[in-house]
This record gives sequence, structure tokens and C-alpha cells, in this order.
Amino acid sequence: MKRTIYDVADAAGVSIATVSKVINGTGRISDKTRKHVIAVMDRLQYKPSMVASALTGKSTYTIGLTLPDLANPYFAEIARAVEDRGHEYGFSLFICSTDNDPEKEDRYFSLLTQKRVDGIIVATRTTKELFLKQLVQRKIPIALIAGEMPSLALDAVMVDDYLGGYQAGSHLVELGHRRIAILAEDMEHVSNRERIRGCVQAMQDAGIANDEALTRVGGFSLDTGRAAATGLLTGPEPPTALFACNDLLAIAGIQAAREQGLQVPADLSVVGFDNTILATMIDPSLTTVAQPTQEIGRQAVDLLVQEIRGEKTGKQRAVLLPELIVRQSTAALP
Amino acid sequence: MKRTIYDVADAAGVSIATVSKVINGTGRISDKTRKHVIAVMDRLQYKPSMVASALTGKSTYTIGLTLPDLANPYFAEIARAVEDRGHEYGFSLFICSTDNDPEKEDRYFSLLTQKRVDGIIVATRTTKELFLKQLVQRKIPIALIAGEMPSLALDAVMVDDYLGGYQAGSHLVELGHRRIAILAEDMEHVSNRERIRGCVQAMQDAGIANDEALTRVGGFSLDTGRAAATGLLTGPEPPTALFACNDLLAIAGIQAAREQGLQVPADLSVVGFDNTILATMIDPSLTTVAQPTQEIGRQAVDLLVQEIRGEKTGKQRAVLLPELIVRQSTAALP
DNA sequence: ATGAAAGCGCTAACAA
DNA sequence: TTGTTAGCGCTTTCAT
Repeated sequence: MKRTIYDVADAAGVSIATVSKVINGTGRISDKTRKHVIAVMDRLQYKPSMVASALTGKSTYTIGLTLPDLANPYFAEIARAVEDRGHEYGFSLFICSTDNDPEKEDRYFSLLTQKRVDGIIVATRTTKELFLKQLVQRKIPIALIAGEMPSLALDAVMVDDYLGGYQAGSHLVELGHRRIAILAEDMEHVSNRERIRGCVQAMQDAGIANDEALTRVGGFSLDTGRAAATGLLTGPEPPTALFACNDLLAIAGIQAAREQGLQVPADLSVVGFDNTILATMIDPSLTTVAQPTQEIGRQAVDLLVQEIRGEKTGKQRAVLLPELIVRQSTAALP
Repeated sequence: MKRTIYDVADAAGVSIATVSKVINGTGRISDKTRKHVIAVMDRLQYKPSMVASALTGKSTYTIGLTLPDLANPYFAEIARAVEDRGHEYGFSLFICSTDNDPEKEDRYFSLLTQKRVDGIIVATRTTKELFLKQLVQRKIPIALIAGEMPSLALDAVMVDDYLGGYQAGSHLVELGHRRIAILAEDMEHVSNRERIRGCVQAMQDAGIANDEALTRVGGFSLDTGRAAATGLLTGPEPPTALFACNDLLAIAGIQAAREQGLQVPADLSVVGFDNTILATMIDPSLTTVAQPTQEIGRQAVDLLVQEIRGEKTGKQRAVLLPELIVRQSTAALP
């Protein structure tokens, strides 16, 4: 039942080298034998083993993608984009959800190493420098998505988070808001810090002093986000606008507002970040800073593949631009 | 830089057979040499190649998952569940989004075959019997999620869609609704047909005649769903309740209602299906029939792994029960 | 308890 | 144009 290149060679009355050549289109084979061999191959339903061919030194045509959680819509979209672009190049994708757990991430890296993936795209946010260094030593091509590893020269694609934050802040400022609250995932990751910095800068450019009390950490879930947002809204001088560092938190903010009897956008304008599928689902639809998800995945794969093929010398850093999408969740201050 | 088993053997002053044995815990090795070899292995940062070991006849410890679209929250959740359970068994996961395109699916099957995956979990909805048959001939273990292939005996895990539909229908009937519209993805897939059949049965059990005009196909996107829902709501005798065959369509229904100036649930009660992350995000929060996503992924992997290990003789069909989650989108008919 | 040697299915010189 | 052959890194008898 299990066909090998020998079976094909036998059945076709040629050598395995000949079969190998027609499979790979290498060497010179007469049209006649090529056709014949091909015919025999599909008659036998023969599928060359990529395991064997990988062992021979060629690549495995496999890449790994580490991300915090595949069930998170943002990362699912990224993964889909990576899958699609990888597939165009003939690469299969191993998915590795790490739950932001460094140990789990390390185990996945180790596993990917043993599986001899051709490269790894790292979209996790808790990656330890040491882990990456080990991969680099092993000469495993790496591309970072929205990550920084200043000490290591690595290919990376990121969006200009500062600009995104600035766009969000400007939008709110232009609508007349002056008390603008900020809801962050955490303060560790650069992306978040930059988004906040951008928003604060937009406010300062409009002559609005930054009130630290209006910035809160909302975590990664709807519940923690709602709790943090509620804290923000029930303070002494409540904000009239909220910039959330991702769409999930923005929705948490909207829900918290509703619980406090506030209308969005009448009483509170809300801006999100990411433009995930969620943004168009909720009511009011969410004004948000769009990340070019497709493009992020695409460029990450492009960088990685160039690296794998050795077509590139230095490392590159692609910075993509975010775009503010205005929907229904923001309005001018009365 | 690239370490092989030979490097370890040399450095440890033993044979490669010995090294292999300590790696796999096979054969009898003295405690002394074992420790020594292990020490040498981590000093050299040696990671055994699973490519080579796979070629030797052992399994690749890799499974494939085909699904329509990884970016769809429902399938992302399924994928995450499969990934987690697979990881517990030591299996890595290849993701294959097919976009419901049979050709793409076939190419993925072919690719997975060449990569010599140990098994495939099929969560796509357009799988041709021929494709599956070819895999079966190749003796590749398969597990279906929410699929049927009556002619082929295959392991499968599914939820009782009929029951789910019945629960949704009963809920609406109990709330006093008698004109209940149904929004389906399509009529081809069994899941949808069963959900509808269940809902209709619940209505009939309450003495409500089925009005065919109240069933519409809403497709797979928010836009097509909204269009279909609008058609439903603007008919001569508009419904007071809507059962949508998935959460996305339910949200489309809510949006359509809102566009028509209807309040949910005051003027229209809406029930969804799947209980995806979306259900808690929207306002009003969605009453929906929950699928046990974790359990589906888990059992699919369990069945597949048993098959891979040859621990099972016959094929099994696991039927899981859905559960109605009542939230804010349904209310009693005034 | 350890090692020598024969594959696993394929690719890539090198011969013919 | 086609075939022979030596690996790729590992597992697994079978000797020792």
C-alpha cells in the first residue's frame, strides 16, 4: 500500500534517480520517459515523502508561528494571513499558542527545532531574549511580528503604534474631548506603551495636560477590562472619551459605560485598536485604529522566506502604517 | 553548529546506538552512561531530529486540521482546542484553511499526505467523499468534526444539532412566539439542516405550522446575513422571533432589526448558535445554543490518537450535547 | 550493557 | 539521457 520511489522506478522500468529527477524537474530527462514516469506515479498514487526529502538536506517546507492565543480574533487573523502567504510559497504552518507563558513558549521553540522547521515567526509578546538567542545560534531564521529585541538583529514587521495612538488621540481631541481616558492591556509590551505615548502626545499637542489617573491597565479579558473601565468612569472627574489599546478592551469600555447608564457615543466616545471582526459586530460599531493584518502576515512571511532562501543579507524592519476607521462609537463633545 | 547523534556519541565516547537508547529510554543502559550521555547532550545543545526519526518508521507526531477559515471565531476556537489536546499527546498541528473550496482542500490533503502526518482532523464542510476515500485507502487515520460520510466508516465527533435547534425553538415558543423566522448558512450541510429541523419540530410540537416563507439562507458573512434578515423582517407578516444557525448570522439579524427600527428583544427575539466569543460582546448579549468547543476538539483528538496508536478496533461516533444559554436577546412576547 | 550494521525514502554527485 | 552509489540522522535487530 505504501509506495516508495523504488516502486515507481520498478513499475516504470527506470532508476530511482530518474524518478527523482522528474519529481523535482532537475537534470535532463527525455519527454518520453518523463511522461511515462508521471503516468506511473499517478497510477500508483505515489506521493513523494517530504520527510525523506527533508532528511536529504532540503528544507522541510514548514514554518512555525508562535502567538499568545489562537482563539483571540486578532491573532487568528494574523495566523490566517501567515498561513495564506506561507501556502503561496509552499510552506505549511505549525501553530503554537503559548498563553503568554514563557515556559510553554520555550517548549514550543524546542519542539519546532526538533521538527527542523525552516523558520519561525514570533508573534508572542513575552518572548525571552535568551530563547531567541538560542534559535539564532542554531541559525534558524526568525521574523518578529510586533516585537522588539534590540540586542538581537532580527527581521521584524510592526505597525507604527505611536502613530496609531496619535491618530486615536487626535480624533478625540478634534471632537472636542479634553478628558480622555486610556485603557491598556499591560505596560510591559512596547506596542501598548507606544500606543499610549502617541495618544498622550496628541493630547499634549492640543494643550491638554496628561492626567495619569486616567490611564488604567485592563488586562487581556473582557471582565478585567470592564472592571478597569468601570473604575475609570466612576472616578471623581470622569472622562468623556476613552482610548482602548485593543478592540476587546474597547468593547469592555462600552459595556462598562452602559452599566453606568452612559450612552456611547453621546456620553462617552470610545476608540479601539486593531479593527478586528468585533469592531463591526457591536453596537455602536467601533471607531478603531486598523492594523493591516493581511499585510503584516504577508510581510512577515516574505521576510522569513527570503531569509530561509538566503536571498537576503542584512536584517530588515518593516514598519506598516495604521489607519483610523471612524464608525459610530465616537461623537463630538456637546 | 548542527549537532547530530554522531557528535554526541563521539563526545561521550559511546556508540550512536547507545545515544539513541538513552534518548528513547529503550534497551538497557547503565545509569552511569545514561547520565553521562545526557550531560553531553545538553552541553552540546543537541536536539534529536524528528525528521530522521520519522523516516526510520516512527510517526511524525504531527496531525493536520482542515477547516473553512481560521479567522472565523468558531473555527479558531475549535483549532485552539485541537491544538491543546494534541499538544498534550505530543502532536504538532498543521493548520489548513480551505475557504470551503474543494480544490484547495484536496491540495491540502495531498500536502498532508506528503508530509506524512499521522492523522487528519477534518472540520471542513465541503469535503468530497472521494478525497476521504483516498486518505482511507492510504490508511491515514481520520476524525471528522461535525461531518457525516455515511458511506465511509469514520471516527467522528458532533453535537446534536437537532437537539440544539429544538432547544432554541422551544425557548422561543415558551416565550410566546408563534411567528419564528429561521436564518440558515446554507441548506447543504447537515448541521444546518438538523438545526432547522429541530427548531421546526419544537414549533410543531407547540402546534405552530411551519411557514416556509420564514426560512432564509443567510450565507457566511455579516453582509449577506443582514440582507437575508432584512428580507425576513420586511415581509408581509414579519416574525417576532428569529433563530439564526450561528452567532454571526444572529448578529446580522440584530443589526437588520435595528436598521428597521426594531428593538431587540422588545420587538424581536433572537437566538444564535455556537456561543462564540461574539455572543458576550454584543448588546444585547446573545441568547445562543452553546457548542462544547473544548470538548469537541478534545474528543476529536482522542479518537484520532487512539486510531493512530492502533488502540481501537471499530470506528466511533461521539455525539455531544448542546446547551441553551439564555442572555438578553430574547424576551417574552408582550 | 554496549556496539556494528542494515535500513527508512530520498537527493545529488559522478559514471556510463 | 539515464543509472550507480553515497549519504542525510536516526532506530533497531543482532552480536559481542
